[in-house]
Amino acid sequence: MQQDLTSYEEPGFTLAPWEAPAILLVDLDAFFASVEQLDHPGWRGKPVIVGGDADKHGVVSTASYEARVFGVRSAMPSSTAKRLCPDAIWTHGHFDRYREVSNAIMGILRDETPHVQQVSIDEAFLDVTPTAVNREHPVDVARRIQRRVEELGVTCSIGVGTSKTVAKIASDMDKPRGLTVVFPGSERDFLAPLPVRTMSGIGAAAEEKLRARGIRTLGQLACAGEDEIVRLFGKNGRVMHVRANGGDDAPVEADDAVKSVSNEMTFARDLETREDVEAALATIAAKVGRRLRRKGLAGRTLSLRVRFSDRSVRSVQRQLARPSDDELAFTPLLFRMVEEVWRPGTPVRLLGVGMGGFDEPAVVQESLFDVTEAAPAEADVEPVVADEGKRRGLIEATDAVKDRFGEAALRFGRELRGEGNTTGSASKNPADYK
DNA sequence: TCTGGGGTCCTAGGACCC
DNA sequence: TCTGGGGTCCTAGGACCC
Repeated sequence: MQQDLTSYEEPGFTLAPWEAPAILLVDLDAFFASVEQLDHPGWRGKPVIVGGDADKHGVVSTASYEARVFGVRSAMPSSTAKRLCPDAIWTHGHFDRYREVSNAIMGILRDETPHVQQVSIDEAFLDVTPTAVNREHPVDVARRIQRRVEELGVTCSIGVGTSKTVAKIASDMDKPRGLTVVFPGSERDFLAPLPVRTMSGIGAAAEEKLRARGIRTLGQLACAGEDEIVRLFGKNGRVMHVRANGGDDAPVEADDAVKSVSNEMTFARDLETREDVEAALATIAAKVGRRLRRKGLAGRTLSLRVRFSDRSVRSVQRQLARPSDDELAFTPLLFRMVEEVWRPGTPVRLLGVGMGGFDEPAVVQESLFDVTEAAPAEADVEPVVADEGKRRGLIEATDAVKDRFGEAALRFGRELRGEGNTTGSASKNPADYK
């Protein structure tokens, strides 16, 4: 069943027919770093690292293959990466640019088939199952996609299989510019020797649970009793067991709407005072509010995350009386929420603010700011400015300035100061929050 | 100087309603 | 006065992904 593809380019080569579902996973190679090398010709062939600062708890987002030679990996602390590869070229990244290149590539994929499920900025599943009208072999489609992507100046690796699980794992087996094909019928043999962790959905915790029961490979997982796996992992256990047996039949489906919008900030130095914490919360809330408005979303579920210096996490979530996209309205509530999980003096390493619950149509902006009708007593969103229309105008004017001159151009005073207080270190060193 | 930032989904318990 | 079960919403925490 397995076919050797090494003579693919030679005339007379014929692919074994593909009479089964065909799923492709297209994964852009070292994507962020590749875009940087595309945009900076002088960086090509050199170790390039996209990531945070080593002295600010930063981690590596993406390392070019030249940097990986030194052992640098994604998610590695930047301080470690710096030690492994001191001469690497560092950048914090240019995300608008990555989005632009990604959109161009996703356009190519959607030109190949409408059945595209974008998983992330640099990954997508395609369903290219041969049909009566289009008999083209999946491997030929994959080859053409690789050529077309390379015309844009970056490369991709592709896995071809009869399911998402197999395609995803295959795409990872040969990088960069790899093409790994798992022909129909060979799924179980392909999966059996692989460590359980290889499979999407099995992380550190599940790996450990399985290891404790002597299960280390997908073959062992496939042979284990389904009841035992379900007992261990609940609903998810059934899915895991089926997938390990090569039986994944999840369809490729275009992803739907965004469900939440959030921003987090890790601080170079832990925050301890109420002034600093509130100033940081206001800054983060402003980012969230601005992104909500840009997307035309207003949410009812406000959440707050606090990470302490020992990495423990507390979170608080509240339902708003009505959907909001306005940080001036929900920031005071965040100040109250943070008091529930934090006492001034306890060092705070990270703060995060999120908004979800977009079920209700986001377009009804007028009623959102109409507070002349008495708000219910338990309403969580309090007006900050008496005249709601004025406040809306202020927010829109501010967004417009930020659009023209960038995020840092303008901030409401208390984002940087903490309410009514000018002595916090936050006001002296706003760069800490960048 | 050991661990980011953006997400999704699941679980379990409690409140509340019928 | 004591009692059950289902459904739904909400909350906190955590696993997992890229």
